[in-house]
Amino acid sequence: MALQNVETRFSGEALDGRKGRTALPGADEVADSRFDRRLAKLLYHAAHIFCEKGYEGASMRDLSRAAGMSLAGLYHYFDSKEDLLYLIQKHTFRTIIERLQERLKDAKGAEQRVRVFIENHLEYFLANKEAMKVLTHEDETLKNGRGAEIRAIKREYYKICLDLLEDLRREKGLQFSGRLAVLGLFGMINWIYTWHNPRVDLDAGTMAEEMSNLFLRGVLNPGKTKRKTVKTNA
Amino acid sequence: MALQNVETRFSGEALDGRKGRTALPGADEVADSRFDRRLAKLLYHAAHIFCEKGYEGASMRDLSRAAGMSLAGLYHYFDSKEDLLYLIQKHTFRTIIERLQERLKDAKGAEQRVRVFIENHLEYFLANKEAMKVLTHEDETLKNGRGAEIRAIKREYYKICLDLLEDLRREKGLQFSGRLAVLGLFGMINWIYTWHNPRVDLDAGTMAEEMSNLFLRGVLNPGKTKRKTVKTNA
DNA sequence: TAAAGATTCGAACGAACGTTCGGTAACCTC
DNA sequence: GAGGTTACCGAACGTTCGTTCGAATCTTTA
Repeated sequence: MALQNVETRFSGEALDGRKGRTALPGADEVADSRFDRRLAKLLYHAAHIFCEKGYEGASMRDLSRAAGMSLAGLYHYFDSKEDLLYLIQKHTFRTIIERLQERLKDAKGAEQRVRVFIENHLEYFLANKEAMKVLTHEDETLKNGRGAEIRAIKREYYKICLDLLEDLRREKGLQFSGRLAVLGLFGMINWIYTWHNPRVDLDAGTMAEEMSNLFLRGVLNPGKTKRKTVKTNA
Repeated sequence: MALQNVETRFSGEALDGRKGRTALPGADEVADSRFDRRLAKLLYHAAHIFCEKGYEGASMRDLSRAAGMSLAGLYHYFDSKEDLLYLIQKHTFRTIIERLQERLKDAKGAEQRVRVFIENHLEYFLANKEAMKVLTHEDETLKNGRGAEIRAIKREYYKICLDLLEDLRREKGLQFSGRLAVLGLFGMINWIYTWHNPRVDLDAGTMAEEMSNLFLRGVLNPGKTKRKTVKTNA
């Protein structure tokens, strides 16, 4: 059941330095060892289970069942349940940032670059719904070191978006709060996992275009709709 | 520790028919019985704990500790942990809808009515962050009957917003997808619990105004920014 | 003030949890 | 094909979980 593309999802840098393995295999060595491939499949199944039941609600026995491996056998591939969540989040975040930077290389103009950001996010989001839900829904679950590391990557991603929007503001001579714009945009595009239905809703590309239009018009146009708000007693 | 305003938060219809109690107390009877007030405090503490640790991650022993009541004593007030979540979600949703309908009574014009919707949502959201996070973060946790009931209220709230936006579309002669607009808006205003910091961010009223401007400009303005999206290989 | 009901508690239940341990089987290298 | 490493498993550990039960205490009513 769609396991053949797993290796392309969970592979590479997320698996470095695991369980005392050599972090940098020699050039002649196969990049994805047997160990890496098996771990990737486990991460894939774990993402699905965490997505469905939540991190706390999911049990290692659920994963053992889904992966067709004994409970004890799982611990050959990672240290703990918490480590499992960490690996999923780190790999997912790193991959989406990596792809974004690749795409931004040949995007000209501040507006177009914001569009690329939204399109990249939505495309990856809808193609990897489970992992992305785990990334966003469980973003306060990890504590201490692992949590700090994920939060640092999150800030990095936030910063990229903020810079793009401030470039846009500068280029067009606009006035808006960068923080509010970024977080409003993140809300729009991260909330999707709560409602998106592939049988009803548009595909990623079209949805990215629609959301980009909605957001960019809101940011680009002058505030002529501004009005005094209704005050009520507390 | 701020317990004196709890009664106004968790009271009224959420407590009807609990544990065989009379659903409709006589007019001469005090509306909030001793039982109701104690339950309201428990719901208040439970909301805080569910907010902090998540529904699955929180234990009844946590609640017992926070409420200063024995573990067994809790079960005098509700049937189960699941029931607890149900009561919190139902009361929170019902209250926000109730307040909205009150405010919409004297709001004229489609645009103003949308602004009232956003302002009501954000004001209640930021004043009751914990309960609102429990409402949005745990929206797939309840199953079967209780889950279906909450989902029905959610659809009701969604429908109110959709109608407001379609009124706006009609009044201004615009073209946009109502579904995408509603869900984009919900994303913006529900995502707030993940980042809002009262020491850094604006107050509810100002934030509602800013978000209303961002959203309404996006919806109201013609799609002159539309552009072909960049296609990439799969 | 005695009976009746509402409220609270300590103690325990069985089930499920994440993790570990010792051992067995498969695999790779020489 | 022997020896060492990798992969995997059954069984169990200690802990925590939600919930229950019978008794004790408080509150209200007659």
